Amino acid sequence: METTGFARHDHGACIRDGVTAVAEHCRAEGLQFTPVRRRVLELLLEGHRALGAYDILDRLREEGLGSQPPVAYRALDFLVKNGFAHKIERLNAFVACACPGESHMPAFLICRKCDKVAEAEADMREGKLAQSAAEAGFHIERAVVEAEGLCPNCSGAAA
Amino acid sequence: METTGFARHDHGACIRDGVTAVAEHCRAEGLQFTPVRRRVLELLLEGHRALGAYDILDRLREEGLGSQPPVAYRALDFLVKNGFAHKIERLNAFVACACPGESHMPAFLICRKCDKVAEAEADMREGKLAQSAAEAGFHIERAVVEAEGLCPNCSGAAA
DNA sequence: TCGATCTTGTGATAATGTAACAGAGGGCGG
DNA sequence: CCGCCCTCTGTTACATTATCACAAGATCGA
Repeated sequence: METTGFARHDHGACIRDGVTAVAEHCRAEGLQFTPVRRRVLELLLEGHRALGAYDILDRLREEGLGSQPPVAYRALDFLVKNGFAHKIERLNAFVACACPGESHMPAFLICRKCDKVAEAEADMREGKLAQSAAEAGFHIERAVVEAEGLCPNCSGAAA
Repeated sequence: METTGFARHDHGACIRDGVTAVAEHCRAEGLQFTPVRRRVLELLLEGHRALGAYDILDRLREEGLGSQPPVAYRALDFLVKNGFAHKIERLNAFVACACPGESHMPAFLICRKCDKVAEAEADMREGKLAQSAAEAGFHIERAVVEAEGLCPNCSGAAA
């Protein structure tokens, strides 16, 4: 389980490591880690927060890296398709993946106060839901699991 | 667990009962079950499928019940807020609730072939995810759980 | 009946996401 | 080196999903 993101940590390293890991993965798999894609990943890593495609586009625009929606969406598609980022359906927004490259069924803990997002592992192919799905004859392939609530910092600070 | 919707059943009764249950609930709670709201609920009950807001709006328009987006969205908001319907985030679409009025943490099984949706119960406040959330100090209030795969009918018929 | 409140009608617009096509650049066989 | 193919980028236009604001109608209790 990867519930860092709420805990205090060396965030500079967090970004550097994230980018490095993805860069290596791309090299290993023959994927092109272009400037736009790198920059989008950095933006996503910046806050352990979900960013909307248009937030990202604004940043890219400021930096002269592209100005039209497809630029942002293509970079995001690339990152999502290759498991370097995830889409949070509930927010129509995106976060960097906590363990890039590993294929997994991610679950997310979203703080409704500070908007931080932590990633956890929740393989829905086991557990109670999977069991009743199996009983009904339903075969689960993918799952969106997004829990909303209060993170430790916010739940301490105020109700 | 309520995984009907995939199983064969008396669907006429299914709609009637759904509407009746909601009507009674509204009477009991002093909520107005207006024609638009009733019709939207019927449309949602019609197919155990998720319908987009604009699909619904089209039907309402044909029937002279309203022609602008807010009409559909307001009816849907009413149904969702009172637990008579749910939004499927992954599809930007809506389904009727399988057990109207009961407060619960619904999970959904979405068939990627026939688009049918079944509702199941998956209280995320227990189970492995809840446990690691608790360890991280995160308090889960609500959860979106949407599993995608093949329903029994489609998985039998073809891959 | 009056007023408070909830509901609906409507036009406008915001936010999110895609399609389609032209051009830039790089690798690679000729 | 040239031309071809492929991927990535730039840009216009558009599609889909969702909300705001305000006026008018319906409902209900005092």
